[in-house]
Amino acid sequence: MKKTQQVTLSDIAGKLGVSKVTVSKALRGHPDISRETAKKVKKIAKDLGYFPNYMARNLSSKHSNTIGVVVPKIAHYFFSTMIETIYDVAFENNYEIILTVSQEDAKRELYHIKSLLSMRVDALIMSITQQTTDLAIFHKVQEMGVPLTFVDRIVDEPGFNTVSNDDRGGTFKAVEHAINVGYTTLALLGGYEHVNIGRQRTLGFTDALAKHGIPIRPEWMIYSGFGEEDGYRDFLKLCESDEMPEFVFCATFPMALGVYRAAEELGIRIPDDIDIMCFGSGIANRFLSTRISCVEQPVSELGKVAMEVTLASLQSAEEYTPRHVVLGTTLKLADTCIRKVAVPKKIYYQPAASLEAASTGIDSLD
Amino acid sequence: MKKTQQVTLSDIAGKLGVSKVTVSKALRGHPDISRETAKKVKKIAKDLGYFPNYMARNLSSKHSNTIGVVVPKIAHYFFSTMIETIYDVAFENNYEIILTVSQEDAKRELYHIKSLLSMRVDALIMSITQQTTDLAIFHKVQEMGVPLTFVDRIVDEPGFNTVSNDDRGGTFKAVEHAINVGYTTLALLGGYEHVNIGRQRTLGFTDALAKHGIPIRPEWMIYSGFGEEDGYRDFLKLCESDEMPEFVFCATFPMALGVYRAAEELGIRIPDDIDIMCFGSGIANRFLSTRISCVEQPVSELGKVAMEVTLASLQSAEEYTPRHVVLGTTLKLADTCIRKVAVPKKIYYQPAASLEAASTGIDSLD
DNA sequence: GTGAAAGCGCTAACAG
DNA sequence: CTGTTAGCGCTTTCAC
Repeated sequence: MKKTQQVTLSDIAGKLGVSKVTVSKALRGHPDISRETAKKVKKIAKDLGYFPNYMARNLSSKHSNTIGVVVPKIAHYFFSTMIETIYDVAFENNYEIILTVSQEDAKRELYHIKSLLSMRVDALIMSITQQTTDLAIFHKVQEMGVPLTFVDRIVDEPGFNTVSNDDRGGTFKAVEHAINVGYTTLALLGGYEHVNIGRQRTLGFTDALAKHGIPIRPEWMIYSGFGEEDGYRDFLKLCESDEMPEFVFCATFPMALGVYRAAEELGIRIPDDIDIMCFGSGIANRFLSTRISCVEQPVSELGKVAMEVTLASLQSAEEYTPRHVVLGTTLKLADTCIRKVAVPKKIYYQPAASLEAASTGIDSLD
Repeated sequence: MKKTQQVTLSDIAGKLGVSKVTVSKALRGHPDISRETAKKVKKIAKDLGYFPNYMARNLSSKHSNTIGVVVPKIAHYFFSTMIETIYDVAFENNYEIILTVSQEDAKRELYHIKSLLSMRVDALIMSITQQTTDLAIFHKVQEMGVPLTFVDRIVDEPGFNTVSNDDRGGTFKAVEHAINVGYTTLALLGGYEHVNIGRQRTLGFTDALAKHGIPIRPEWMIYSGFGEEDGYRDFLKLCESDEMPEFVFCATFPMALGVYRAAEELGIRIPDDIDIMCFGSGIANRFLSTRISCVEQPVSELGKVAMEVTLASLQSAEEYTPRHVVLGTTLKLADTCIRKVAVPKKIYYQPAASLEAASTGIDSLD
C-alpha cells in the first residue's frame, strides 16, 4: 500500500510564509521564536495533521531517544513483568523502547543486536539467552559507545552495567532454611551451569551445604535447563537414582512447576514425600493446592533499576562508569518446607509392594 | 555518553577507492555489482565494523520495514502469547516490531500511536484499551495510508483490517452447553458492554438464552471490567442478590479466576454450589484443583493471522481492501460444567443456620 | 527573532 | 558494471 504524501515542515512553512527553520524551532519550543508565531505554527501543524518524521530528526540530531531491549522470552511471567516495568519507566522519561525477542536462540539474539545498532538505539538493555557464549558483539557495542545494561541474565565482564538478583545469597538463605528445618539430604536442579544465574544459584546451594558440613553429592546436582520441561525431566532422572533426597531446590519457578507435575503423576506427595523450594515465583503459584515456598525476587524492581542505570549512563557526558546493582531477595514461605515432613526413602531398596506402586506411577506417565 | 563516530558508506568507499553508491549497492546485493567488488566491499565493511544506519536508509527509501504494535497489557497470558507470535512472524519476514503498551489508558494509547506514526512504521497492529472511544486517530492513520489491523479488541468501523475470535459464537456454544447440561438460571459477568468483546460475548449469551426460551434477568448480567479483581467483585455482588443462579459465564479467564477466589473465600464450592465457564484460558488453569471449562481461543493464531493480514495489506500496491478474519473457537471441557450439580439455592431465604454460615464466609473476606 | 546554508547517511535515477 | 547528481525531512550553525 502506498503511503500518502506526508506533510513536512516546508508545507507548514509555505502556508505561513516563514522558513522551515522557524517552524522547526517553533514546534520544538525553541526560545528563539516569539509566542505569537509559535502559536500560529502549532495551529497550522495541527490543522494539516503534521507528524514530525523521527527518521529525519534522528538522522540530524544523532540520537534516537530510543532504547533497545533484547530478552529471551516474553510469554513468561518473569520477563513480561520486567518488560512492562521497563516500558513504564521509558514512557515516564520520554524514551521509546524497541523490544526484540531472541527466543533463547543466540543467533537470533545476535541478529537483533545488530538490527538495534543499525536503528541507532541510544542504549541497550538485555537478558542473554542460555546459549550465549560469544561476547564479541558486546564489546563491539561498547566500542560504539552505546551503553549496555545486562539484567538478570548477566555477563561477567567488566565494562557493562549489570542489574541482578542476589542469586547466591537468596539461594543460600533458602537452602539454609531447609537445613534448619531438618533436612540433611538435599538436591539441586540447577538449570545450566554455564549460565550466570545457574552458576550463582549453585554456589548459594553449595555454600549452605558447606556451612553446615553436609557433603555434596554430585548425582544430586542436575543440570538440563531452566524450563518447566527441564524440571519435569530432571525430577524423573532424580527418581532413578538409588536414593532420594528429602529436599530439592529448583533454580527457577517453572522448573519447580515441572517437578510438581512430575511428582503428582508419580504419586509422590509434596511436601510429604519430598519437599521443595525454588528461586522466583509465578502466577500459577497462587493456585497450586500446595503453594511452593520460594526466594522471592523483585521482578519489577529489576526492570526499573535496569532502566534507571541505563538512563544514568546516557546522561553521563563522556565515558560512563559501569554500575553493578545487586537486588536483595526475601524468603517467602508458603506450603512447602515449613517443617520437616519427609521420611528418607530409598525407593529401589524398598519392599516389592512399594516398588510396584512406584513403577506404576512411572508407567502412567506415557 | 558520547557515541563513537560511526563508520559510514563513504569510509568504506574511500578505503577501497570506489564511490559510496557502489558500496551501498554491493552491501545490499544489488545485481549491478560484480561478485568480486561485492566481496571486497563486504570484507572491508566487516573489518571496519560497519552497521548500516537505518534512519538514513529509511529516510531515503521511504519505508522502515517496521510494524508498530499497541497493546493494553503485556504481563498477561493472552497478550504476551499473541505478541510473541507477532514477533516470530515479523522475524521470519524481516520486519522489526516496535511494541508499545498503553496500560489500558486511552491517552497513553493515543500518545503511542502518534509516536509510532512519527517513527514512520509501515503498518500498525493494535488491541485497543477498554476506554478507547475516540476513533479520530484511527481515521487519521487511514488517511496517512498506513494499514491498520485491529486484533481481538477490535473497532467496528469499515476501512480497517480486523482479526478476532468468534466471540459471539463461542460464547453461544458454551452457554448452550450449560443449558444442555441442565441449568436454567444463568448469569453473565460480561466485562464492559462498550468494549467489542464484551458486547459480542453478551450477545452470545443472550442468543443461547433466547434460543432455549430462558428469560433474561438483568440483575444477573453484571459489567465492571475484564480483570481478575472485576470478576471477584462481580461475584460478591452476585451473591448479594436475592437468588443465586446455577451457572455463571465469565467473559474472560482472569474474571473466572476472580470468581474462583471469591467463591473459595466464601466457602461456595465450584462446581457443586455454583458452576462456571469462561471465554479463554490461562496458565493458571492447569493448576487449579477444579480446572475451569472454557471457550478456547486460538491465541497464537490471532497474532499470526494479524501479522499475515497486515503483511498482505503492505504488499498490495495501492489501496488495500480491509479484511475481516474471524477465528473459530472450541469448547474445552475440564472440571466444570460437566454435569448438572448445582442445587438452586436462595441464600437469603434459607434457614437461619445456613444464613449464618454464609455470612461468616463473607466476613472472612476482610 | 528569523532564515540561508550545509549536512546527517543513505538510496534512486540516470548517465557513462 | 560504476559513478554522478539529487534529494529524503530535519536540525544545526551562523549570519542578518
